[in-house]
Amino acid sequence: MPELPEVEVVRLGLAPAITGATVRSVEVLDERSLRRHDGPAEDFVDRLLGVGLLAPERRGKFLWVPLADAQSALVVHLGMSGQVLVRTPDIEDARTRIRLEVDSPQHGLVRINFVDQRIFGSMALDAFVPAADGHGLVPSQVAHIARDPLDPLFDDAAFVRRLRGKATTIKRALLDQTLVSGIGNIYADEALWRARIHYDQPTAALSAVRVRQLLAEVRAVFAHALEEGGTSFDTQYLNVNGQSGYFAHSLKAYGQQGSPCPRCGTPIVREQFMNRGSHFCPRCQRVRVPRD
DNA sequence: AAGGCTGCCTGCTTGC
DNA sequence: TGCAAGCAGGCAGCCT
Repeated sequence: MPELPEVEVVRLGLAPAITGATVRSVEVLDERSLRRHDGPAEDFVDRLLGVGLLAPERRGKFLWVPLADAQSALVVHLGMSGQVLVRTPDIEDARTRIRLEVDSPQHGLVRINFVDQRIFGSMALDAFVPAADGHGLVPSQVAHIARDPLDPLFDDAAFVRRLRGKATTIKRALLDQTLVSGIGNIYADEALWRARIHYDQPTAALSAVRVRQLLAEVRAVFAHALEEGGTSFDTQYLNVNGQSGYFAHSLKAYGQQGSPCPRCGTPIVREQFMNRGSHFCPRCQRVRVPRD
């Protein structure tokens, strides 16, 4: 499932192909992929045709390509199974929902196939609005999304303060994209395993030091996953060249139920939580409630 | 404020 | 064997 590292791999692959390019054709093959576009497919097509594209940006799991007027952007969310494939104009991909062809200064005519098996992802044209913290502009659909831990303007101290002030539990908080963005089910479980924190640990009972350790583990697992090209299960996630990432081989907790914890050998347990699986080591990761 | 729940989706796996 | 249910889960929106 695409989370921050996977979306960043896509952004990095997309940048050289489309930065400075001009849109030559747009085909909407499945209008359901425009669920988040405010207007009909014709509007999406008309507003993109002939337009110049700037360098792609990302916040959390949201990716966007600013249009040359700098007033609006093509916003891409991969959802559960979205792929952005950069192809030569003769290449077809199964389950392509939207296809763009752009004239690239570096690569000539390039075909962009937006493929999405389950159609939880989307493309949309969206106007820029000021970011919530006053620094820069983001598409309006992204305005409520917090900065991610790889963002230079991510405010560690504010995050620690907000997290500890909430009446909630830690995994719920990690998945809350308005608190910190980019973390999904896989990297939440991995970061919690690395930090030895149970998913249902109340945030108010975590010390500031522990929260900072957890944040460091989130960054570490993101960095490691980025180096490996992201996490791929079968072909659910691919980079812009259609290749799998290798981080699935490095997972310590997610999907490892029944296998020994790499730290202590206790079998990893999987429990239902928030309508998803939570994977953890019952020995290394225990709920700790402070005595009062 | 917090959190439970639904709808949006397809394809693979499991169970009868 | 064949079909149906279960499962995977990010996000918006609704409700309590």
